[in-house]
Amino acid sequence: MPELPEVETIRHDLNPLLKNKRVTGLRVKKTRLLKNARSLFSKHLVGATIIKVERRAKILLLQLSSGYTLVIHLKMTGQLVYVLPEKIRAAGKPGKIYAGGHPIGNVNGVPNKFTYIILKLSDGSNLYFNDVRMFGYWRLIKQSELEAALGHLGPEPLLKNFTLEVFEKNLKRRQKTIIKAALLDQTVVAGIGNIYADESLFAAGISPSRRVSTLTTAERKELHKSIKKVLVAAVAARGTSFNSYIDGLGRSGTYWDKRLVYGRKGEPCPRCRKILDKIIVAGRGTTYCRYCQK
DNA sequence: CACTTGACCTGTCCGC
DNA sequence: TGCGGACAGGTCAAGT
Repeated sequence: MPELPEVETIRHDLNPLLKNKRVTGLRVKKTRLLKNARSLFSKHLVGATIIKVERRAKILLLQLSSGYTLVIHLKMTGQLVYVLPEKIRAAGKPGKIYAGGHPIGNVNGVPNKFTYIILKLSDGSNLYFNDVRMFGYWRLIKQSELEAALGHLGPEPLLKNFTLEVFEKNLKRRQKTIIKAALLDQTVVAGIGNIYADESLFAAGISPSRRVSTLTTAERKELHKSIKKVLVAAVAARGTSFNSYIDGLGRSGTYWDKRLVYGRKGEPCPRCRKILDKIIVAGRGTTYCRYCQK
């Protein structure tokens, strides 16, 4: 479930490691993860140099010298792990690593049985794409077509253009829907997923099942502030490791220990000490405090 | 048109 | 110990 903070951590780590390196080889074990013809990857990815690694919403963008951009979505369980040449030979058997008491997958010793794509780089290093559930994808898009391809996405919540005015304008389009669904809608604000939707709503003291139309001006303002606050803290903690998220070097994030409500059903609310509930909102598991989220 | 549900997948956990 | 079923939740297509 990599969301904005997790993908941003991967981007931050991978950019200096991949920058200016040439792709010398590509191994694909599950062709279905490629959203273009295999031949297009042979033509425009292999042999190209990676200019830089960027991020938009939850999507990684590897800008290539071939005039294409490699678009990678990790979806639920995708992992991108970079391994130095000297470590490739030394890689041991797969082993489980844990975060917050939860197993987060086999990562020591890539490639493992879930490694479906391997990118070989000019310095002998490898980039492994693992994805247990195979929801993730790689896609090549011409740079001239990239803007249009990503055009539907809403504002980046950590950039200056995510103003209160923009947030309110985008919420206006979704007056009838439930606020949690609006936060998960990537056209309203880009990069929020289930964890940070719950955390932001808790921080703002707003019930996840409220209709957007019922939010007061003060509540919209508080939510706008809370989204930024939660995401900034999560990026600083290098993301949340739950389920299968790991960063570009196979490490866990530490936001798991800092989260206030997500995954804490049955625990006391950090604010009022009453027990946190878990319900289904907009089809997603949602943890919240029914007493202090109004 | 706006919103909700189902499908895509597989590993893990829980109850019987 | 085994097994069926619920659950995880990003996104898009299909359904209401």
